[in-house]
Amino acid sequence: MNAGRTARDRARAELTREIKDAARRQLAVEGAERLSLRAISRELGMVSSALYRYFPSRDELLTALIIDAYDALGAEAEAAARDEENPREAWLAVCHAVRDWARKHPHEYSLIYGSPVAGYQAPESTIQPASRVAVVLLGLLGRAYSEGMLAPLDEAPEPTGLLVEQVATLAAIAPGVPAKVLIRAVIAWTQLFGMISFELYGQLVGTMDPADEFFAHALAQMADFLGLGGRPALTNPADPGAAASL
Amino acid sequence: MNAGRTARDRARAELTREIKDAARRQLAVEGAERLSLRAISRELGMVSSALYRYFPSRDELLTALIIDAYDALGAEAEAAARDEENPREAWLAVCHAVRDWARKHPHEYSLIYGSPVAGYQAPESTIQPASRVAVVLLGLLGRAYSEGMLAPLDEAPEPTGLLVEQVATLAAIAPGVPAKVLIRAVIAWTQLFGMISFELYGQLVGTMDPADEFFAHALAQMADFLGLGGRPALTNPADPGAAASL
DNA sequence: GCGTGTCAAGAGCGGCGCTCTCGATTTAGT
DNA sequence: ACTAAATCGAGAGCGCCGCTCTTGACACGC
Repeated sequence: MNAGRTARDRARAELTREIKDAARRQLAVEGAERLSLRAISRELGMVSSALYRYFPSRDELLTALIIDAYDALGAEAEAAARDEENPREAWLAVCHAVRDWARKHPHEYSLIYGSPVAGYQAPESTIQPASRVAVVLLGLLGRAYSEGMLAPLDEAPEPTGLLVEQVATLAAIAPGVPAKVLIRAVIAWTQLFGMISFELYGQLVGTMDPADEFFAHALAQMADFLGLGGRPALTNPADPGAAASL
Repeated sequence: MNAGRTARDRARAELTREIKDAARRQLAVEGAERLSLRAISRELGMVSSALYRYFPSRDELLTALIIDAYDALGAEAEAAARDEENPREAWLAVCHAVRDWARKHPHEYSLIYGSPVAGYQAPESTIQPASRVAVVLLGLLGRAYSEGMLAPLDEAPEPTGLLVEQVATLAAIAPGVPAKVLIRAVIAWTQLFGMISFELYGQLVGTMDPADEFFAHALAQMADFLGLGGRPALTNPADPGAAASL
């Protein structure tokens, strides 16, 4: 990378950033598929062909924007998780942070959670930033478990078949958390983003829009569904007395 | 409309249908934003400007495709609901039908449940077909209630504030169903489409993909969550003995 | 100081949505 | 049956778009 080593390098880094900024500005107004390299170059006072020195194609620029969006959302989620002590409150705060970010940046949200852009194939470099929100949520469950704040969920069914192995990959991120809870976490995760997408895309108009109260109500119910009661689970068969060990 | 009154009317109706068919074919291959009027006109062996005699703009053609997609999905859902006696089985069958249709027609699914197309503003004519799936699901709950197949959900919180009025609009479609259940129905509804979108858009890759087992497991848990146990609810305080009244 | 690599600029390719005009044909009213 | 109006496909053309290639100027490292 040799960041800023020569004048040329510095100019290049700055122009790259300016292109992305202009692209983000245009994205916020017009949406991803209206994003035009020619319009960006006009805004920057350069000729369109010069852009290709910095991004070899429109898709590459989109990829950069996608990664930035994932990172921005991930940072919001991580900050929200840090700001709350109680695991239930932290879970709710993260979900609210995701919704707030989505409402504030609808086109960037669509870019990463909406239908994929036309011929665009997401490269591998997007996988890791894409997982940040999920990692935060799973981490919260791990924290709740170690603090004895996870209710046992006796009535929930155990996963079977292929689900057993799939859940095992999640257990690596949230050690100790029972499989039943992890399954329900994925259910809550899909519910969260389904709810946000429906709100953003107008599917709730006429019923639950404005959705603030419904959103809060749904989050509370899904937290209960997860066993995140917010109070120490008096009987945690997996780790009795864990709450006292910290 | 004067359908088929003159030779010109008949030719016009047929060409309109052929244009939509070609558009749907192109949509299935390329996706909505790659849909090109010029490509359609090439496929039909006509000049691009002639298309504008049938659809005044690309957006109008998209609207027609959107309405057709909503109707196709709605028909699948209604058929699935008809084919099952037991309310729980019917609910599960409708959800599976939605997922199957989405997997079979991913671009049409994206057209109606994905991020909105660029400058496209959905006209009012899409609202009614858009509600068909939701109406089917709510209708099933009404049926389950009148048959005494809805568990009371004592532990679920009652809606408060604005939610009370919002739920009331749903109660008009599913008469008698308690507000608690209707709220949970919206939660299950958003979960369903969130799950399908995540599967289609690759968010489950690396964890729950392939998603068949997770999907079935999640549906079963959400049905329980709704109080759709599949067996008569022995104590239905709202309508005791309703199961015997039919 | 001089070759080398990098840069912005310009022209140009094919494709796009869309508009307008122009004859040909069909329809509808008398 | 004749004519005026409506509708039709075809064609040319407008301003966009992503992207490529070439050219000449500039800054860099030796």
